[in-house]
Amino acid sequence: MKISEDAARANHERIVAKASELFRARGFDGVAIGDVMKAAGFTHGGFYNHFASKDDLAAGAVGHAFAQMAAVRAQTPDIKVLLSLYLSEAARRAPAKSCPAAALAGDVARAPKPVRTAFAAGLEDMVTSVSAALRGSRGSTEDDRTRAINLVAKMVGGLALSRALPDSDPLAREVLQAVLSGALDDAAG
Amino acid sequence: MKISEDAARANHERIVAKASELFRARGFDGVAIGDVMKAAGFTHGGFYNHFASKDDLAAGAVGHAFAQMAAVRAQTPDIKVLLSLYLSEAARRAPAKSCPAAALAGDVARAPKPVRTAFAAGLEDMVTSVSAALRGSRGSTEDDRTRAINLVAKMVGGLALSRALPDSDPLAREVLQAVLSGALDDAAG
DNA sequence: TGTACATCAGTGAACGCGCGTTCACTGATGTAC
DNA sequence: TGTACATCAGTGAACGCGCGTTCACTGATGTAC
Repeated sequence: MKISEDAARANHERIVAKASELFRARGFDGVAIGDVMKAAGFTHGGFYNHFASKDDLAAGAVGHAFAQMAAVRAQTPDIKVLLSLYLSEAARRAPAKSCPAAALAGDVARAPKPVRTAFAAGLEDMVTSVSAALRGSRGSTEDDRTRAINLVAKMVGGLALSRALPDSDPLAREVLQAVLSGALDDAAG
Repeated sequence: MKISEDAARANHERIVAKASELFRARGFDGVAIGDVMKAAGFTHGGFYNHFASKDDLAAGAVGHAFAQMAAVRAQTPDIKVLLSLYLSEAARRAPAKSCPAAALAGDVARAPKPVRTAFAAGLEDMVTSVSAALRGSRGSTEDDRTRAINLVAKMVGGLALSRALPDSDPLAREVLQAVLSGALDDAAG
C-alpha cells in the first residue's frame, strides 16, 4: 500500500543508513539487496521504488557513511582524540561504524563513476577538515593541505592493513599502535 | 588426459600468477574461477585438481603477489626510486601489477583466515624490507620498524585512495603527489 | 467538508543469469613386473 | 628394455543456489472537484 510522503522519505533514509553499515562490514558484493531491505525492515521487492540500481544505493551509502564521519569529527575538535578513536582496536573491530575510506577504498575503485564521485566528495571533506585541524594545532607555514593528505593516507592505510591481518596476529595491534604514535607526531608538527 | 608432473606444476603456477593479477584488478568477488582458468589457458573443470576451493586460490594468489613485490624491491635498492614507482600514475592505473595490499586489503579483511595469514606474511616481509631500507638511508636511533610501518601505511593508503577517486578528479593526482613528497621526506628522516 | 479517483510504497512470486562446485570421461604419464 | 595397468590433469556438461531485477497486485495517501 501507499504510505505518507514523510514516511517514505524516512524509509529511504533508513535503507541508506543500513546499507552504509552493511557495505562497510561486508563489502558491496558481500551484501545482497535483500539483506539491506530486511535490515531496514522491508521485503526486497520495494527496493526499486527508492533506487535505480544497487550501484545507485552504493553511491548513496558511501555519501551517508562519510557524512556520519563528518559528524563525528564535528563532535571531536581535538585531533589527537580523533586519531586515537580512528586508530583504535574498537574501530578495527567495527568497520560498519567506522571510516568508509578504510573499509571500501578497494571496492569503490572497481565501482562505477557515481560511487567514486560520492567517495571523492567525502574524501575532500575529510582532507579539508583534517587540514583545518592541523592549522589549529600550530601556526604552520608548511602546506597544511599536503600534510593533511599525508595524514589521511596514513590513517586509512593503517586501519585497512590492521583489519586485513588475522585477529590473532600481534602485527594487527602493532600496526595500529605504530601508526597512531606516528600520526600523533605528525599532528603535533 | 594426464600430463607430466613438471607440466602440472608449471600449470599450477600459471593459474596462481593469473589469479594474482585478476584478483588485484577486480577483487576476489569480481573474478570467477572460469575467468582465471581461461586466462591461464584451461577450461574451468580442472580447477579442483589444483586447489581445494576459491579461497585456497585466493590465499595462494595473495602470497604470489607479495612475492612479486619482494622481487621488485630486491631489484630497486634505492628506496626513493621505489617510492616514486609505488606512488606513480602508472601504478595507480595498473593494480594488476602493483601492490596487493593497496588493491586487496578490504577484500582480505573479509576473507577466511588462510587468506589473511598469507597477507600477514607478505606484509611482514614488506615492513622488514622497508625497515632495512630506512636503516640504510641514515644512521637512525629511532625505532626503524615503527617508521617502516608508518611509511607502509601511508604508501598503501595513498595508492588505494587515489584509485578510489574518479580518473578525471584532480584529487586523484594530488593525493599521489602529496603522499609521494611526504613519503620521500619520511624516508630521508 | 465530502467524495471519487489516480498515485505509488510496499509485498511476494517469478525471471534469467552467473557462480562455485561436482562428476563421468579421456588418454598420456609413470610404475610394477 | 618392453609391456600391462593404475594414476590423474584436463575436458565439458551438469548441479543447485543466490543474486539483481521485474512484475502484477494491494490499499492507504493525496488531489481534483
